[in-house]
Amino acid sequence: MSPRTEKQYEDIREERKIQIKNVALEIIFEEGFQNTSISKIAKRAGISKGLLYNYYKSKEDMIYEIIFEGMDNLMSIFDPNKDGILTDEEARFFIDEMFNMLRSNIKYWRLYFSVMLQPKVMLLIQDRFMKMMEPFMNILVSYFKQKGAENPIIETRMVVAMLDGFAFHFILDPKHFPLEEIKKRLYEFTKTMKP
Amino acid sequence: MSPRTEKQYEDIREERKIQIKNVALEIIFEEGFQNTSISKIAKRAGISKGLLYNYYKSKEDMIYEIIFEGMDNLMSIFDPNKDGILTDEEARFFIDEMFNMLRSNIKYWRLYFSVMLQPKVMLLIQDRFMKMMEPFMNILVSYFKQKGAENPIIETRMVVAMLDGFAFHFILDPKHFPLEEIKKRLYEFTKTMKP
Amino acid sequence: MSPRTEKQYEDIREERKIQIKNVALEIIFEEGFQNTSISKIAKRAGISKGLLYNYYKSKEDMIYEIIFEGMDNLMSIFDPNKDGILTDEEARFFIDEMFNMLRSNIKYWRLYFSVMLQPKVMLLIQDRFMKMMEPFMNILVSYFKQKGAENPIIETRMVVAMLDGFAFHFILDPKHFPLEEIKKRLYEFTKTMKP
Amino acid sequence: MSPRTEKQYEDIREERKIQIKNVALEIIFEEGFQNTSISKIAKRAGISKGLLYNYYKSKEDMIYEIIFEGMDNLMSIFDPNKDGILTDEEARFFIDEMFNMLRSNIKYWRLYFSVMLQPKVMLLIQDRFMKMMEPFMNILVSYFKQKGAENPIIETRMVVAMLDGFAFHFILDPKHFPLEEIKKRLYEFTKTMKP
DNA sequence: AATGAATGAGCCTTCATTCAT
DNA sequence: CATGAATGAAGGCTCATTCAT
Repeated sequence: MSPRTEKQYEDIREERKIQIKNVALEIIFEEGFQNTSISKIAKRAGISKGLLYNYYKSKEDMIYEIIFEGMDNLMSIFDPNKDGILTDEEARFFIDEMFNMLRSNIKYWRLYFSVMLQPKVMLLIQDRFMKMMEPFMNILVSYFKQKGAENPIIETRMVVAMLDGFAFHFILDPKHFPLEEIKKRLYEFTKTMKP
Repeated sequence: MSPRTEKQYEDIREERKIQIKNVALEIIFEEGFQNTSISKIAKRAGISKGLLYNYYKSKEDMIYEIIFEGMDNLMSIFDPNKDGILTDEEARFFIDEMFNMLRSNIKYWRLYFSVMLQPKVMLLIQDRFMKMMEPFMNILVSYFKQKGAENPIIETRMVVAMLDGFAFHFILDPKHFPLEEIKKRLYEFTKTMKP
Repeated sequence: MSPRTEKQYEDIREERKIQIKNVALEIIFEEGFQNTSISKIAKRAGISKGLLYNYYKSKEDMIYEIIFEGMDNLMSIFDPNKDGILTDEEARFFIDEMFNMLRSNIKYWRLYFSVMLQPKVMLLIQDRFMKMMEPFMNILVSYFKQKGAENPIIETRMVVAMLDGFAFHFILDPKHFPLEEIKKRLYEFTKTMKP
Repeated sequence: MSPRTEKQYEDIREERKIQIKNVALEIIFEEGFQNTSISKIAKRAGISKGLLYNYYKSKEDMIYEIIFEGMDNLMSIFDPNKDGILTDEEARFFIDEMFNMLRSNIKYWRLYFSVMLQPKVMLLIQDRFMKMMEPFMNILVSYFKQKGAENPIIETRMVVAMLDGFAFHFILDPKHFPLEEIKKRLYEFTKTMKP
């Protein structure tokens, strides 16, 4: 019953923010980015609109935080050794994890794509986004180089495009997406990348 | 003194509709689907908001027309023989054309992706969209079957995902996209699809 | 095939106007005064909006013409002898005719009431309206005076209010209105007005 | 510094709603239902258009609330004993009160008539309206039956039509309406309803 | 830390009216 | 006489954001 310590306040604050983010993702998923209002988020989160602005200084701010947090999560599963080298096994692990993430975070990915398609938002995000992606890309390039690919950069592009494409298809219609078959098919790239 | 002939009215309408569609795509490209308002379109097209509703009965209506017209265009370049069979040569032709379309219709593609991400819109579009895609998909399935692919449906999915992925990357940053290299890399699929 | 005479043009004009008025009444009845637009009227009448303005200089103008024409019709059935005196028989005839009119002109009456409830319109109509009603009222006053009513003016007011009330109820729900019974009940006033 | 209590918020809301309703009625009275816009209401009430939607979820919603509240008020003065029987004295009391209401609520009555004439609105209101009117009508029917009327239902219809007619005339021109004389004349019905 | 009333700019849409043809 | 494209003002409504409490 003693007054809360600063740490406790911080924890409460952090929990609230997470809760708000989850609610936001849920509504964006259900109704689309365009139809998601601050009011709805606040109402479903069980707090007042005013309080929401206590946690995020604007709607944009909130969206950005959600986006970057999601990216951080994605990155964290990649290259678990942090040694900058990707073994075939790690690649397969990555494919698995990638789809796990897709499956458990459909809501996030829908938002991710929506936001990417807003040019002005993109400008703001791009820098940070690129910095995040760089090590990811570099590792893939190395991986394909080591596999003897003729043009490792193009190969990387292809893989990333494919992954984004799958993600896109998956979020549009998760029920009919042949997850397992696609995964198996992708494994082959870890064996036979070099034609 | 006599009223315009029916033909004249038709011409005026046709021209205006094209003009409006172009302006709409331009703004959607520049500012994102979400930030594109009827006001902006009318202002940039140099017409009154009211007139816009003389041509499209709602904003949704306008978007649909643009979307489906774009799809028709895309479909029309595919399988030029209309024989339902895709030769390797036709496949390469398709890849070329596909990227030509991407390059000359970036604006359209941004809209395409944006619209796909709107849950409510999707419901309305999905049916018609699926019907349009079906023959396209079937041809690809046949193509991969004939090439001896183990699972032609998955193979088709992969190609389509990849193409969507490329399209997505391309519209996000057309300047840095290695169009020619990617194209060349894709040609290889027409030779060695069977692993 | 010779060019039309001025008279012929006038006739065509008059016919057109009547047709337009009928269409207007129909739509106002179906959709309410508020939701009746010039466009709808023109379309259903099979003419262009522009032409409509050739016949009526404004929407208001058209409404007024419809209203006053309807009033003229009503007045014309009243006191057929034009002798300023109302016999009991004439009174019964009037009651009959009144309801016939209601029945065959529901559309008109709905408009009549709607217009009456627009204060600004009322101001414009009131003068002409009152002049039209005056002889009608005077005859009723005489009628009740002759019948020995204590306060013939009040009696007249009552009758007119009742008639308006019936008209109102009738246009709201013509199917369930007990026309015949009400008529019979009203006949009694021509016998026993004096309590 | 602490937020307002729930009671305080409730009070603010209640006051605002009343204020909005009054302003709405005033403008509808002055300009007619058709010419009354949300903008005008908000401007005259000295609030923003947006705030109005904080209190009523649509213009229709607002109108309904005003209409039904008015009806409740009207009903509440009728048959004060709530015993379902109307004595002559109560009938006279009702006549008095009815005209008091007319006088003090002209604005409401204009709205009432206007709304009744809107076909689409009527459909929505009709059910609730009829349910409200039923006991009122039943009591009148009993009253006339007990008075020995030949056809109590028709008699009730007549009275109601007359009252509506008076109301209609009164709101059109309250200054010249002979309220007292009409009232006196109506009292006679409570004595001599049986012809 | 917390509330929700209040704002104001902007949204999509409608419509009486004008006008070149 | 006749057309319908075009306008512009207004309509109902939404929403991110602010602020007194």
